Parts: sequence; C-alpha cells; structure tokens
Amino acid sequence: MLKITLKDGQVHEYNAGIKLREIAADINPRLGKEVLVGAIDKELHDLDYQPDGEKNINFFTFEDDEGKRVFRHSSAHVMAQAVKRLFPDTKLAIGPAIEEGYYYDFDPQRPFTAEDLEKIQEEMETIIKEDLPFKRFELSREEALKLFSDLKEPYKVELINDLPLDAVISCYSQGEFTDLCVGPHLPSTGRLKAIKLLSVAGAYWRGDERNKMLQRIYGTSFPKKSELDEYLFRIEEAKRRDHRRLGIDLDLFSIQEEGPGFPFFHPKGMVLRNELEKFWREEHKKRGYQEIRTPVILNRSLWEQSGHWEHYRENMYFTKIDQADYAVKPMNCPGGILVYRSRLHSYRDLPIRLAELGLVHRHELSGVLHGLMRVRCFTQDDAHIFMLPGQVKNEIIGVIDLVDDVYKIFNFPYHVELSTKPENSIGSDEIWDLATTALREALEEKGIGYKVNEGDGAFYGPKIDFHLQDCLGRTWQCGTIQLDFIMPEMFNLAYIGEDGVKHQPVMLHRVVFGSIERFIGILTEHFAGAFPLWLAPVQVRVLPIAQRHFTHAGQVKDILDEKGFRTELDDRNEKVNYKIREAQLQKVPYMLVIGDREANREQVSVRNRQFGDLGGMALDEFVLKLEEEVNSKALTPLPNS
RNA sequence: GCUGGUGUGGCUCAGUGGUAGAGCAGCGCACUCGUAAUGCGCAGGUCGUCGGUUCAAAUCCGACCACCAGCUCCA
Repeated sequence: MLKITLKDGQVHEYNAGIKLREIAADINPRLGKEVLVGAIDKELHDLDYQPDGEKNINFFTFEDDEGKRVFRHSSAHVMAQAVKRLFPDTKLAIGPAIEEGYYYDFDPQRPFTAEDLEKIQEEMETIIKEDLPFKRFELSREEALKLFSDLKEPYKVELINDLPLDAVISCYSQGEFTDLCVGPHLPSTGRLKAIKLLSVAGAYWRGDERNKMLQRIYGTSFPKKSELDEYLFRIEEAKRRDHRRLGIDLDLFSIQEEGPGFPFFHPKGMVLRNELEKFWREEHKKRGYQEIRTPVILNRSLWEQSGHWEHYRENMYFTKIDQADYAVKPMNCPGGILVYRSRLHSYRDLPIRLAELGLVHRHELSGVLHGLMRVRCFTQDDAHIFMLPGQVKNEIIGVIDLVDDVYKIFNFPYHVELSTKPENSIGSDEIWDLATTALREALEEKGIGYKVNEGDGAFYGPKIDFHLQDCLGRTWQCGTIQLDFIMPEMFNLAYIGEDGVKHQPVMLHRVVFGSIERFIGILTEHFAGAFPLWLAPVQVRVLPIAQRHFTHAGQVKDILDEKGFRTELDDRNEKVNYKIREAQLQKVPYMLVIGDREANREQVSVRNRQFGDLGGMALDEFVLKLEEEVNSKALTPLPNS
C-alpha cells in the first residue's frame, strides 16, 4: 500500500506499483493531461516513477517553474538527438534549461549555419512526431565511462570523471539517442508540441576562455503553438524598447565609428543627464555628502601605489607627459584618497563622504560593447566614505537605503548580489573575511535577499551589487557598495583619534546609478522612451492649428519657457493631426492645441501622450498641474484636482 | 579578445557581375486645416575601408574597421 499527501493536505491511498502519472490522472483528469513532472518529498521524479510508503507528493505543469525546466530540458535532449542524426560526428557537451528556453553546446566538425538550424529544427519536429519515450537507467561509473567512450563522446567522459565518487550516475534514452543526465524528463518527446531554435553562438567549454570554443544553439519551447507565438511577439515588442533604437529615434545620443564605446550625448540626452545629476546632488546633500572633482589623468606612481598598475592594467589607457608615464583614470578612488589625504582629519570629522561625478575610461574588450550599457568611458556617480571602524555598518546601511530610495523613484525592480574575493586581489584572507562579513551582516540586518557571486569582488574589496534589468530581461550591475580596508593601508591614510594618535580609517566605495550612461540606458528601456515629466527632454509641445494661430501659440510657449518648462513650438505648415502624430512618436508628455477657440477664450487644449485629449483649461491651471507633476517626480500624470 | 552573422542616402530596407532604387525624414510650392501621416515637386549615396580577380564589382575573393547575438569580462 501507498499513502500519499498532496500539497493541499489531501491524503490518497493506492496499491503499490502505481506510477506518478496514474496518480495525477486519478486526482484530476486535467492534471493527468497537463502534468510534466512530480516531486516526492521535494525531490523531482519522472512520471513513470513508482513511489511507495508514505510520501508527500507535488505535481508540476508548465505553469510551474519546475515543470517548465523539465519541459525545456527535454527539448534540449531532442535538439541533441536531431543534431546527432544530421551530423553524427558532432560531440556533445552540455544542454541545460535556462530562463526562457534551453541550449545545448556542441563540438561539430564545422560551425552550424542558419540553414543547419532550420534542418535541425525540422528534425526535432520529426522526433516529436515519433513520440519516443524517455527512458531512465542507472549505471556504474565503469559502465558509464565505457558507454560514452564507445559513443566517442569525450566531453561526457570528462563530466563522468569529475562526478563525486558517491554520485548516482544516470542516463536517459529516447529512441536511438542516449545522454548522460540526472533528469527528470517528460514521459515522451511527443509532449513538446511547439519548439523554435533561436540562435547559434560560441561558448567556451565549461565557461573558461582557455578551453575550446564550442557551438551553442539556443532554443525555446512551449506546450502550445499559441504560447510560442506570443513569446516571439513579446520579444519583438521588447526590442522596440531598446535604448539603442530609442537613442536614435528620440535623438538622445549616438555612438559613432570614430569612437567605439565612447558615446556622444545630444541636446536631448543631456537634458536627461542634467536632470539626473540635479536629483543626485539634492539627494546627496541631504545625506551629508560633499562634492569633489578629481583629474582624469594622473601620474603612474599613484596607480602603482593603489595597485591598479599591477591589478587593473589590462583595462587602462596610458599616456606620456614630458617623458613621464601617466594613466587615464579607470576609477575615482585614488583621486578621492588624495583629497582626503591633503589635510589632517580628526575622528570628530568622520565619516567624511566625498562624492564625485567622475569620468572614467576603461579598455573593455570590443565584443562586450553594448550601446550605453557597456562603454569605454562613463561617468560614475561615485563617493568614497572615510570612517571609523565602528561606523561601518551604519554607513553601509545608509547607502543601501539611498540606493533603494533612488530606484523606487523610478519604480525599478532590482536584485542584490554579494561578490567575494577574486583571484587577482590584494590583502589577506582575514581582512577579506572581515569585510565580507560586514557586508553580509548589513544585508541581513536589512532583511534583503541576495545571491552570492563568488570571486567577483573588486581587487581591493568585496562588494554588494545592485542589478537592474533591460528590455530583454538581461541584468546589468548598477549600484555597488565596496568595503575596503586595503587602500587606506596602501595610502597610509589616517585620522587623529580621541587618544591623540594616528589611526587608520576604513573606506567605502559606492555608486548609486552606477554609471550615468548605463543608468540612462536602463531608464530609457524601462520607460520605453516615455520618460516621466520631470525627466522628459521636451515636456510640452505647442501645436498651432493654422498660421494665424502662430503668434498666440508663440506667446503660450514663451510663458511656459519662463515658468521653466522645456517647451517646443511646432510652427510648420502641417495639419494638426500630423503634428500630434509626431509629438506622440517623440513621446512628448503634453501637447497644447492652439486654435481659434483657445485664442478667444484665453485657454489651452491639453493632450497627454498617454491619456489623449484632456479638454480645455486656463494656462495658469495647466502650469500648476505641470508644476505638481514635476515636483512630485510622478511616473504618470496626476489626476485633475 | 573568441564564435557566428550583418554593413547600400539622416532612418527603414530593395537591388547577387553590365549606367545605384523605394518609403519615411529634409528642402521648395500650394493647401490654412481641431486631437496619430494633405498634395505636387526638388535635392540627397566614392554601396564600411583598403587591396585583389575581371573588359566590367554594391554584387566574387582577402585583410581590416564597425555593429548585432552569445561566450569570457564589468559600472
């Protein structure tokens, strides 16, 4: 007998030997059709699995992450089978499920072409029609090694050799195809229905650039054709939010062949920058920061002292002045340190928070450049906090709160990572432990969930990273808090303590936006170019209906200009429909239509880019409305009061 | 940097060996118009760069540059 408890607490009894899928069908016929995988006491199992004893059982469909992953993982196996049918000499590496689909890494005789992809997809569809059952079998290490040696799969042999000694080694077969795999899998290939191969790209074996580059094929799959179509449509829609596209359309910035990775900001992009910086200065002033500015080019000796010469040289640009070596700064910290060190400090002065909108240059590999998100020169909204050891936790929490406050203004969802000691670093393990623990404790005190990013810290200290998403869900590190016990040591920083002798301060490096450039990229994609009123490069466009309204419209524009609003007058000889369309496409928040009615009644007719025609109102009233919306940094227009 | 793909007017794209095309944008003229495209006309390109093959190259070949996707790396 078998006694099972479902997640809602229901208890069922079955005869021994019943399979998971039969239980699912017994509970609910629809579940029986949609179920993809089961979990017994939280451990996932194939639907053919026969449980016994007293167990808690969960069933998962495509609606659940667990079900989705199994569905995509099985899809990857079908892709590998198709590739082996068409290109038998191809060696198999690994093929996991990922966020929106799956991939498989192959080592083929020659790289795959777009035509190959189509053929592989067709073959996958054939395999799905064949409805081959996935069969699990376990084998000993020796049997597994023999099997994959005989199959001439060197990567699989390497994987098996690296498995822990006590590992249960399992394989899954469908038809003629067998792959090393822990599973679980769908009952059969016929469950897949809608699949699509999306792209080929190179990927290093085991993610290490010293290894051979393999060919990775990305794909996705769904239980219904309509869901696949919807996904593909959503991707196309998302691409319309791409900041590189909107940067051109809205004339915000450009990147030219003459300066790859060095963006040009156009007048409208500069409005965004300046508004962001204004906001930034206000927020930092409130929180006790003082602003400084340090030089872009500084002498080699400084970079040797800071450790950049040894640990960061790959990313730096160099120049000579009067035969002496200089470097273009890749970070602002050494400059900030020199400002701190330029005079003696008392313990009473700490913490000292020195903020700097600092332009840094870094040599990034050509292949990683990406619009404003990844560039070779950018402005960090940096600050260096010099503090007493006892002030560390409070200062970290202060920055965490600041980042949260700022991201909330834009309604950005974000996630947090804790990056630990990298290979290429300076300082003892003890110091690193101390710093890492301090960051971790601050996060835990704030109750913030975080992911650990091993070995991704800066060379001088561990960091908390704040990651934001772009239009396609890729994440970019923006805010970061780095705790540093090492630079104060290397620069021999000091403050005079209560006891009258010198002590070493602790340093915190931090950014909130991260870089203004990247932040503008994220901002643009988040709002699809329709920036909130306080940021919008053009806030109001005045649209006279006919030439005889130009004078009056010009007066309206002048009044708005005087009140401090960014206003444009569209005095082209075009129909008002045309002007409205253009203003809409430029995502101008407010349009004022000026015709005979308005001129006679001293009114303006207001159209909002989101809500359309708002009707007529006195200009004074409109100005009040704008002021309120700007001052509150509202994300959408405020309701009429 | 690596793998694959792409590069034609400001933007989107046709054109695959025989004299460079369209739409939008721009400019001119007419229309003077009420909440997402008025009509007509004009102008605009050494086809990414350099080299090669050919009687002839946007088209074929090579190198380089830039961009796109991904890998590795980062704000």
